[in-house]
Order: sequence, then C-alpha cells, then structure tokens
Amino acid sequence: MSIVHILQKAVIKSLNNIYNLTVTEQDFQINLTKNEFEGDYTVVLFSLLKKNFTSPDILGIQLGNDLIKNNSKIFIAFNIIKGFLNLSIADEFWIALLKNNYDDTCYGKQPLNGKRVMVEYSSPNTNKPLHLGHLRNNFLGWSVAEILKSCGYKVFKSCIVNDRGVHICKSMIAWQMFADGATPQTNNTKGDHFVGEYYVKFNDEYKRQVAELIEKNYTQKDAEKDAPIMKAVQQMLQDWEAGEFSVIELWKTMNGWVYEGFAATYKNIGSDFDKTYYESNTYLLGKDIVQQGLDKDVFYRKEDSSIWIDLTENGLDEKLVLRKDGTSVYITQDIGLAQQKYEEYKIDESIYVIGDEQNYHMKVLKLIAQKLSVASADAIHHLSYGMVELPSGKMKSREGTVVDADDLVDEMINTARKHTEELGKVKDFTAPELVHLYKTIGLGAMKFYLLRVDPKKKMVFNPEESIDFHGFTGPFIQYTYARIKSILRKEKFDPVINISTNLLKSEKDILVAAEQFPLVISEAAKELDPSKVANYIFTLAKTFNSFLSELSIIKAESEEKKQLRLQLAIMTANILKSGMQMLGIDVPERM
RNA sequence: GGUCCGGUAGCUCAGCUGGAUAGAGCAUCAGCCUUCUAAGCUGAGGGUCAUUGGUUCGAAUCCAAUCCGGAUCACCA
Repeated sequence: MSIVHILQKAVIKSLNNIYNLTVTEQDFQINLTKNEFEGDYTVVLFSLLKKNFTSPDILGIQLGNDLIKNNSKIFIAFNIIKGFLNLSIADEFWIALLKNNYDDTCYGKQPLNGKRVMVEYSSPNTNKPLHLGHLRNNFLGWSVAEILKSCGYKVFKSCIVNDRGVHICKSMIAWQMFADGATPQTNNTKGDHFVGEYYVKFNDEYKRQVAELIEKNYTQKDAEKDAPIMKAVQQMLQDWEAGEFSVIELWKTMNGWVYEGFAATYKNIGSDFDKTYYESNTYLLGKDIVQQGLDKDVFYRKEDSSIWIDLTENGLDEKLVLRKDGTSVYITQDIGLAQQKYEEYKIDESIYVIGDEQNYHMKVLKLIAQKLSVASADAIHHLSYGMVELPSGKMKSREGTVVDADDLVDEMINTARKHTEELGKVKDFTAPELVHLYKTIGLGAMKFYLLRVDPKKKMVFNPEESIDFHGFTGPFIQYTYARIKSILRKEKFDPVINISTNLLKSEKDILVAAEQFPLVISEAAKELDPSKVANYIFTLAKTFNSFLSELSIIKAESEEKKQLRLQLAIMTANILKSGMQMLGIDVPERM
C-alpha cells in the first residue's frame, strides 16, 4: 500500500478516534511536503476545519499526536505551519521499502485483473508512407498498451488499414499513366515511398488539368469535377467495387508494395499488432446494424432512400448512416467493426488512438452505438491526441513540409552515432553492437520526445530540439541507467548485510521518489497518458544523478552505507528500465 | 455561426479533482572532470499564469464574459 493510502486511512481513523467524526479521502488533501519545510508528507487541514473545528493548530496537534501514537513505526514527528500538518516518516519505513523491492524487476506492476482491452492505433492509409503524425500515434498506442499491461490488463493491439477508397485509386491511376511498368524493385525504392510518389504525381497532374480547364473558362468547381484524371479515379473506384479483375489485381499489387514498406518501418520502430483489420473487409459491415436501427426507429429513411439518424436533441446534427445506393459510410462500418472486435475478443474496453480532428466522429459513433443499445457501446473510448506541428506551422503534404517517418528515424539514429563517436566511450564495441546502440539511443530520443507531452495537446516538433540529447530527453535517462550499470559492474553487492542506518537527505529523496512509482503507473493507465511516466522517470533520474554527484557509492563511509547505496542504485535502475519499457524505449548497459 | 480544445519564462512543456514563495528542460551567464561514465552536477538571471469580473479563508487551477489560436459541423475515410 502506498504511503498516501496509509496516511489517508490513518487520518480517517484518527479523526474518528478523537472526534468521532466520519470523513472520506475526498475531504482532505495529502501532498508531498515542500522542500523548505521539515517533513515528508503533508496533510492540508483547511478543508477539515469546515467540520467545525476551532483552530487549525489545535486540530493539527491532536491529529498529529494521534497519528504518531497509532502508527509509531511510520510517523515519527510532525509540525504545523499555517494549517499544514507536516509529518516525518521513519527511516525504517524507507529502508524496509528498499529492502523489500530493490531487486524486484516487476516493482510497481499489478497482477492480472481479468480485464481485456483492445488498443487500436496506427491505422494508416495505403497511398503514402508514414509520417511524423503516425509516429506519435504509434508510440502512444504502443505505450498505452504497455502501461495497461503493467496494470494487469490483458491487452490486444490492433490496427485498421485504410486500404481502399479514392486516395488509393489516385496512386493507382497515376501509376498507370506515368510509371511505364516501374516497380519498387526496378527503381530501388521502398514500396510505400514508391506508391507515395505516384500519389504526389497524381496531385501535380490534377492541378495541371484543373488549371488548363480554368483557362478554357471553366469555374474552379467545374474544373475540379471534370478534370479527366479525376473522372478516371471515380471510374476506377466503381470498377474496384464491381470487382473488376484488372483493377483488383493492380490494387493488390500496389498495396502489396506498401505493406512491404510499412512492415519495414514498423519493424524498425518496434511496433506490432495482434490483429490487423482491413477496411476492404470491413467496409460492408454495419448493414444489419442499419436494419436494427430502422426496426428500433433510431434511424429513418428519407425520400431518396438514404438512411439517417437525428442527433439534434444531443446537440449534434443529422447524420447519414447509409447512402442512397445502399453502401455503408465511415460511421456505419465503424459501428460494425466495434461490434466485431467485441465479439472476437470479448473485450471490456476498446481504446481508439485517433487524432483529435475526429473528436466529433467518435462522439457520434459512441452515441449511435448507445442509442442502438449495441453491447460494445460503453466500451468505446477515444484516446484523442493533438496534431504534431512544425515551428513553421502545420505539416502540409502539398507544400512538401511533411516529415517522413523513415527519414526522421534515420536522422535520429545518425545523430546518435555522431554524438556517441564524439564522446568515444564505447570504442571497444563490435560493429553490430554499435549499430544496436545507435538505434537504441536514436529511437529512444525520438520516442521520448513525442511521448513526454500530454497526448491530448497538440505539440510542436522542433527538429533541432528533438535531436538534443541533454536534459529532459530519452538519452539522459538511458545515460543515467548506463552509469548505474557501470557502477554495479565494478562493485559487488552483498545482500547479507543488514542495514540499519540513518538516511541522508539525498538517499531518502530517491526512496521518496521510488515509492511513488506504482501510483504513477496506475495514474498513467487511468488517464491513458504516457507522459506521466516520462515525467516521472525523468525526475527520478535527476534525483539519482544529483545523489551520485554528492555521495560516493564505491567509496562510501562504511560498508553498510555502500550496501545501502548499491541497493538504491539497483532499485533506481529497475524503475528506470521498466518505466522506459512502458514508453517502448530500451536502455543500454553501456553508452 | 454552432460545438469542442487550447493560451503558464525568449522557446518547448509540467502543474489544473482549489492550498505554503508558480516548476522543469532548452537557450543565456557563472562555477565543477588526478575521485563510481561531464549525454552529468551546482548556482544566477528570466513570469501581469491571455484579459476582466465572480465564488472562496485561499484561484494558474472552479464559474461567467471578452480577446487570440486551432479542430470540427461531407452521400471522404
């Protein structure tokens, strides 16, 4: 049980003892004591005064005395300043915490709780390569999955590939027009980039044709509609839906190229899925749901036979759920897929890692599912994340300001190599060891950079800052870990020695931080927020570095102190490692 | 226009279920490598927490209004 919980219970009990008063955890606050005051944890008394106490000092003294009387092994002293009851916690408590947990590599994690949850993330289109925005999505999805696992959930990672639709046909048409039979092999280009080039070529040609028509006195709108290349795309989409052999074959071939490219990228960044759904298989889902909705009068049919739902009483608009030609739209197939996931995996929670531009869509999705009383409705949870912007503004594919995922990964790994070479600390590494190290550091820097901020907020990606390996960065934490490992290689740990010593300030600081790890994990899981973990391990690493600069482990004053500090080092290393793992980041033994 | 999200140091961000003098990192400046990895440590400067009003013993945090920025409101996905 965490110290905060112990303290909460103790306060509740003491108030009951002294005043026969019943309060709950919500009635008072417990904080870490500020540095400038004596004590470790603080009970804020003001809110309790509302329960008819004369003065905070009297309440504080009586409460403080009772807490110590009943918990003499934990609380040893208190002081009261302006309504804050500051409690000092016994060194024995901290040392017991250390002794019981320092070598537990699962410290802070919880056993299986029987709950099953699916995390859907990545969800790429198959007409162009992955970019920076996908990276944030991937890292978030992966990390949230890991955090939930640490909290005892059985997690399934899934991905829905948007493998059909107009955007795919654009690349296909352009390939037919311009490729002259070229393939990724003949051009020596990664498959997804190869197909992406034709998507760009389509847009260039389309723009050219539109301009041409406007010169012939077309309006902008008509020109966009009548451009021959756009007509060809629409024809191709119809042919695809009709299952025309040559179109399907081309579609399979080009998607195949893209999948090869994606597979390489996913492998490189360490991302994978337990289940991949393809929109070409799911886009027809939801027809029976539409029928259900009509039967229940949740949906209604318009004159042109399209089917709608009226959400105006929920403050939203009317929404189409089935086209007049009888095909499902995005929202319909999503309800179908939600249901399918639920049935296939028997999940209790279904998390969607999707950008915040789809907040409205996800709201509508859940609302419709609820109105239909679909079993999976309440399980739906949208992890909405903000866009990644550049210092110059938004990424725009048309202006070529999109940051390509593969390029960025390469650049980060390259920067890691340059830094490492300059420092020259691992000259004895073999070539494969070096390659592995550069990747660990480069990817670590990138993942940490994208995960360290609140997912809900949009963020600015500053290329210069992101390649900085100092301060609040992945490599800083990796470095702290490597230093600890280096010390542990030099000095043997002797677990027999029984430690009973007074703790110095910077020794205790580490334990106070370590004690919070379990709470941080459950908080991060509750909020689906990896940045909580990132911020925490950064603070812990800083605390440890500060300790290390002040006190020596190997040259400790006594054997007992040396053993104590070795245990502190081991525990810190374990927490840093498992925290980083929850972010999808490896830690190197040396760097 | 409706709805939703955001505005904290030069920059990037914490803090937001109300609590003590608003915190980090980067950048700037000043120190620390015969001593466990200097990708480190210590210190300094830097703030009208967008604005105004309200609630409260107490507001960056809650409420209202205003200003600024963004997203969204498709028979696209």
